[in-house]
Amino acid sequence: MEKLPPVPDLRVHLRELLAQVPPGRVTTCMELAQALGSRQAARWVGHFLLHHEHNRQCACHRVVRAEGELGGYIGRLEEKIERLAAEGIVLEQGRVPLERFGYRDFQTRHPLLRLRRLQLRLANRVVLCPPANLPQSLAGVDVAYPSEYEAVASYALVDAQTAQLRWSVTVRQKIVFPYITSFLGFRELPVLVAAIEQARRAGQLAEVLLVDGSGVLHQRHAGIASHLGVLTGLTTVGVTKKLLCGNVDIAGMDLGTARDVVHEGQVVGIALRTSPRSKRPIFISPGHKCDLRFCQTVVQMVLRGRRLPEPLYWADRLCRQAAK
DNA sequence: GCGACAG
DNA sequence: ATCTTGTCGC
Repeated sequence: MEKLPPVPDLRVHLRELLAQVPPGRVTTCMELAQALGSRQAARWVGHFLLHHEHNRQCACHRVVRAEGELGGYIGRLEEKIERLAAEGIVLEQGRVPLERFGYRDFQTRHPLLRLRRLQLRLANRVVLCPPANLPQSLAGVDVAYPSEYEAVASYALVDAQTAQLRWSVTVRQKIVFPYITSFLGFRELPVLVAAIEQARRAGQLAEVLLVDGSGVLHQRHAGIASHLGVLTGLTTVGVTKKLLCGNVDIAGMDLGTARDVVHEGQVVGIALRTSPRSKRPIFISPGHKCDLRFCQTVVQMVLRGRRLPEPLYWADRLCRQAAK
């Protein structure tokens, strides 16, 4: 098992960026996200600014909306206006003129850019050849959140023939890395690896692991299922309920049928209609040491009328229960 | 109207 | 993912 790379504490990085905005200047969530290294982080930046530990020294009143509208504030909005005015910022029709007051010269090491590069290197190590045989055991892994600071991961082992639940384990951990689209692995991998280690110690490691998240169906072909596969050396399959990226026509799909998901000219996954009750398909992609055809076959081996394959249904149920 | 889109 | 109530259908 390979070691997990250390992940940056984005809260610390964001506080440092915020401290760089001088009095009398403003920035936006998107600018801050870009300084962190990814526009995808803008939503988390906004969330952080509305929920962080705020004090009088904090410069979060200097963050406004993209077009200069005032936006929200962790305290009274009146106070935000007062503090900006005290720094000499004059509003024009309720907006801060960004061409005059916008600040962009951040000193930053772009932590998310580094993680993106890490994903690119990881994608080069993904193996997309199918195993020689179909598995006799399959496990599913999923994560739930009892609070903002804790994660619970469940591993559910299932018999490949009967699709019956055979064994499970659930672990709880503190969590630091936020949810940012396309960086899911850096958030959930530590808990997932802990659950898988428990399974290995108990001699209950499955031949194939289904992961609640994408595999190579990812902006950089490095979704959490691929990341987990390369890290552990296990055969992994990515399964999601929503499409992360790429295109596929899901109109009028019949039960049991599949359609290709195409991303930048490549078939990176399939949409599969799995349940008679739901018209919405699930999206399957290879994580590691398998191909698309194998993925579809193993998922179909353990479908029992629900939208999710049994290992993921159980993993989802167990960690959600434990998170209550 | 347009872009984004996993958990 | 989580927060939440009832509601529609098999």
